[in-house]
Amino acid sequence: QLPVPGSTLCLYEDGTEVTGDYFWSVPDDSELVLLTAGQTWQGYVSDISRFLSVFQEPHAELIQAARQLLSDERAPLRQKLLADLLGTVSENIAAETRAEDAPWFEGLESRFRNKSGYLRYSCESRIRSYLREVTSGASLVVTEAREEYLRVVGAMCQKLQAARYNSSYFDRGAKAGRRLCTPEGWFSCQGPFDVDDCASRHSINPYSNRESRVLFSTWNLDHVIEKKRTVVPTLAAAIHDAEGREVDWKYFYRLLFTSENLKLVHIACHKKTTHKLLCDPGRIYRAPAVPRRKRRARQRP
DNA sequence: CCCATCTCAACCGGTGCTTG
DNA sequence: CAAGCACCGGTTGAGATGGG
Repeated sequence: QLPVPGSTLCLYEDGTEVTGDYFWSVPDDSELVLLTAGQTWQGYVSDISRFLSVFQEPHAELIQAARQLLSDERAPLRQKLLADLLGTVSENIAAETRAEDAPWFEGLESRFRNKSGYLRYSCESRIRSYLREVTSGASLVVTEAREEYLRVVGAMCQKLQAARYNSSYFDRGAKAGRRLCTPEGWFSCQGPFDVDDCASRHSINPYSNRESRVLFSTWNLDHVIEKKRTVVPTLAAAIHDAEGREVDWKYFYRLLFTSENLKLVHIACHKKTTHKLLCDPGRIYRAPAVPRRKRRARQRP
């Protein structure tokens, strides 16, 4: 029923035109698309892109329709799909200030004026609470060593203040090496402490909408070598047993407060079991200064 | 007044020990 | 074997304090 001149046949999969010769070598059960003059087909990917574009450039009518459907919906699965769609279209990732995205700030104190500022604050509080726990570790050492313990904690505290409590980890505006997210604010789960990556590919953008912001607070900064079970007791013991050696507090600092030993994980990837990892015994004390000559002699025996 | 800092209370849930 | 409990892995939020 179609006009033969100008009509073409192509593969559904990738849009390759099927010419007379090629037709005979097309695999069995291939799906074909018949096009008339002026029509084009770029393959099934264009189909999916059209479908997905709904999420990226939603039309007002679509959102309205989804809201209407959701308000009457009783089936949990469809409720979730519709709610997820509405959540996605409510995202305003690019917006940064209260003026640009007021709903994002709902429930936050008025002093928070932009998203990065709030995220920095939330990271800072987490790190600060680690420091508090380290400080209270002073109770682990005997009274004679307590002063030295607090001196070491004091040194860490100064370094931490200089580093603004590593608040840049959550700040999408920070320099590349200092943040854990993309410049748009996407965080990816780094997977359980004993696994290299996240099998579920969890990701989140707390900058996108209020819901994501709230949900992000359930993500954890998980100490690979555990803070309370391992690092703090090891630090306390190191100070107690120093015998003149100098505790390498910067090593402990890295374990306690930096991404060298912290993994950002989705709550499902947060294993609360004992990690059974120990601090590196070779790094607890600073290597004693070795005279240059001796060092050279050791390199070339 | 705002900001940084600290303290306390509350919540979720896992581990491992004791006890009945 | 289950229940209870202390402790640990984390988080947030309210409120007090002190300084520029």
